[in-house]
Amino acid sequence: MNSYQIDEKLKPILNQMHQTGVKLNVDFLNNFSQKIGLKILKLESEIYNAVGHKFNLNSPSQLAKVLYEELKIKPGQSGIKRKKTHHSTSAESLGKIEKLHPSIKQILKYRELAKLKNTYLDPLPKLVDQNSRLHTTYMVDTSTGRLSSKNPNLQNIPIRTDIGKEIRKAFVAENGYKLLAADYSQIELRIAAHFSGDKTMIDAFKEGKDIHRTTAEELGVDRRTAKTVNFGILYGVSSYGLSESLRIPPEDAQALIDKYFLTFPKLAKYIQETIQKAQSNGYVETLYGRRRYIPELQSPIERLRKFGERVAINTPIQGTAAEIIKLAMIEISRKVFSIEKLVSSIDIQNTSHKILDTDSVKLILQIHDELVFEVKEEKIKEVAEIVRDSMENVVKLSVPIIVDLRVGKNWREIESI
DNA sequence: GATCGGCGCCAC
DNA sequence: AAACGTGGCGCCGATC
Ligand SMILES: Nc1nc2c(ncn2[C@H]2C[C@H](O)[C@@H](COP(=O)(O)OP(=O)(O)OP(=O)(O)O)O2)c(=O)[nH]1
Ligand SMILES: [Mn+2]
Ligand SMILES: [Mn+2]
Repeated sequence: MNSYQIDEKLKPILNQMHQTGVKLNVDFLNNFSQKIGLKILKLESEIYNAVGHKFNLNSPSQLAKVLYEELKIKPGQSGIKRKKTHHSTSAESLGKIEKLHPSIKQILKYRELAKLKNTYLDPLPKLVDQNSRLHTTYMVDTSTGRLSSKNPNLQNIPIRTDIGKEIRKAFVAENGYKLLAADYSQIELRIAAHFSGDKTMIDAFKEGKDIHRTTAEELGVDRRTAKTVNFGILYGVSSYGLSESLRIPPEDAQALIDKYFLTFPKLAKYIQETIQKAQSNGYVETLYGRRRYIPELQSPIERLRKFGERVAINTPIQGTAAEIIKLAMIEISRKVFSIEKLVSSIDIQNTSHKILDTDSVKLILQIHDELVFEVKEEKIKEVAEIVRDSMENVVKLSVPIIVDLRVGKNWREIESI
């Protein structure tokens, strides 16, 4: 099986997922939107009061004028980047000047709430069908082989903040069903361990270690930030970039990068070898032979060449992760289908708890390394077993592949099993 | 009214 | 001058 054949077998499954859709609690989202809407109005008027006049808060250009001209906040002094048109008003930049004016904290809060309302709370209810189900379209056309999801994108539903995460409560199972969510553990780190053969990292995974957690504890940050560190370093983050995301001096960031590659020495070697091979071939390859050509490697412009090198490292790993989950989707659908066929051929009443069929288990979402199923409550145990076994064993690497399974009535309140 | 680049931000 | 990678989408301001 090569990457092309994988995608061909996947297509009918993606079509089925599109047709099935996911059930949305529309009333919940509408209520939530009203509440957030009131908070937004309040913040707006407080901000206009604080700066002395109204303006369009959604316009970065107008906001930059207010902050950096009227309020005379010195962007250069605070290390705020100049964009093409004006100085940046990104959350990262505003964070640096938060203490210089009382309105800035409120602007950040406004941005957070407006984002949730305009991107999720208001658009999603408008897109449901008569059965309150939402039908995203999955595409297979990204440069690494990952899927993408659009109209609406259901691969970027908030999870980081408590308030954002509430939105996941709106993704619910039908009556008599539960959601089963299965997410690969540290997936791209495992693939990096496999490709590089780094003994330290391989042993860590064989011992069941959680490298994201270890990084989090060492740095005193949350686990999501630790992912940014671990993947950032693996994929070529600069000391400057790392210093920005951790809010530490570049020297300290460089020390972290050095330590990372001292801890995992063969990772550094693998990176160099992969870049060299990409330069001589002109392309890189995933585990199942998907190729990505990287013309940037030949560019006379250093910035582009460096970008090409990072692409050369990232693509085989991210692309292989995509292939693994695609194979799992194919395998799971094959198993459910063959059990269903077996059952109908021997004409058993479909009541035994041992029996599965396409009405008992529906694959409804794919979020890069996570699958979400809607499963008849009485079949959760059997389905969970098949899902775990398929996802963990459909591909064999030199490290174990582990899946984290959770069950619940909605996508927010799911408990590990 | 549609389209586009820029900015910004959500997720993995 | 840049400064982990992969996406989709909302809003603004310019343009047609
Ligand atoms: N380059 C890069 N890749 C990322 C980033 N965040 C996530 N990914 C990729 C690599 C991850 O292995 C993969 C799946 O994301 P997850 O959020 O599930 O994290 P991961 O599986 O590593 O850890 P987990 O044990 O599931 O919490 O997506 C990031 O910030 N940068
Ligand atoms: Mn994961
Ligand atoms: Mn995940």
